[in-house]
Amino acid sequence: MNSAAPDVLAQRLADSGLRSTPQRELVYAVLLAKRDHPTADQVFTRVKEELPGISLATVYNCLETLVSCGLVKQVNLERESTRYCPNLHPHAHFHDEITGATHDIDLPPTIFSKLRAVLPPGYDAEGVEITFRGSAKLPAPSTSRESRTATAH
Amino acid sequence: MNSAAPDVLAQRLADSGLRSTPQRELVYAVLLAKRDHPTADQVFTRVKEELPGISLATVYNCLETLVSCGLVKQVNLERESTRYCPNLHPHAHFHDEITGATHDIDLPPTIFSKLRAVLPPGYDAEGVEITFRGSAKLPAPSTSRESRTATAH
DNA sequence: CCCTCGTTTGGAATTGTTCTAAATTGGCTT
DNA sequence: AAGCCAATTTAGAACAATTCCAAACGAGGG
Repeated sequence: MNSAAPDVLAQRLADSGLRSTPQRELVYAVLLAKRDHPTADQVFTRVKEELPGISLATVYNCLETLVSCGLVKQVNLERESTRYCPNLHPHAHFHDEITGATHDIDLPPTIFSKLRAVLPPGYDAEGVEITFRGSAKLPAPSTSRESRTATAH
Repeated sequence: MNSAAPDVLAQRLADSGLRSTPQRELVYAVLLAKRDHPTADQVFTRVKEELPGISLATVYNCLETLVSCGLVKQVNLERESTRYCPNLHPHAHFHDEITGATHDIDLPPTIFSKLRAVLPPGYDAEGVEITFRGSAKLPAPSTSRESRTATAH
């Protein structure tokens, strides 16, 4: 489905003078495959299925590498494990406090300029994070055709 | 300066069936005195000056109590220590990535309804958090005493 | 081939926080 | 004032997430 992803990764790594390794590719593939904002430990579990010998330290290393390449973003809600998100489009997060799930919310581009406008003079924002908390009663989480996210590209 | 605060605290505690204690009062006073979003450890340091025998566990307990009373909010930026904020007005946070300081940003009330409007149907948000990241070149940190952290030791 | 350097690895170390069990405190009842 | 009960505090152990470290590995370049 996403045969281009590895190349994107290899390219980005090369740009940063880094090597493409099976571990890095797999970690990235796992993030792209299931965009549920997994923790490092969850990534570890998923990656082990394909590469049983991988170590948790390596997963942390790879995630850090992906973040520094700009391919993945860290998400911190509450004070719990950091979560990882390969969605590079501007978006907000909706944290469902009942299920614990985190959903991406697409945002109209105008919202960012509106938000920047509320900053007093002297404040120069490079980025904005928006996190909703509440509960989502979604019509039907159709596990089949991956309703959310991914689509927008 | 803020002689009403202890009463507010005592009232809130009573409402929750909790007692007012010197430790709780002091922790709350410390948060009100210097609103720089301190970590539990920083609160501990400040509180010890007046109550040297207090333990870190108690500071954590008191902070948790204040949060559950609704007098203080937890703030989590990055994955580092939780920070504590006694500002109950709706506001955003500006995280200065150069100094590490976090400033409160007042928000027009309309922004929240605008934000809720971007949520797809089925999503019911009880709260929204907005965090800016960037750098602030402030004319003069009007907080009078204390330019920032460090100085005291 | 062999050397070098980036990468991976397992385990130890750190950090921030919570848990636990015992000691203390403050009200109430008498 | 004495005693009692429950809330609170305390020190230290336990925990969870993450980082650090030093050794082993592996891929290219000379």
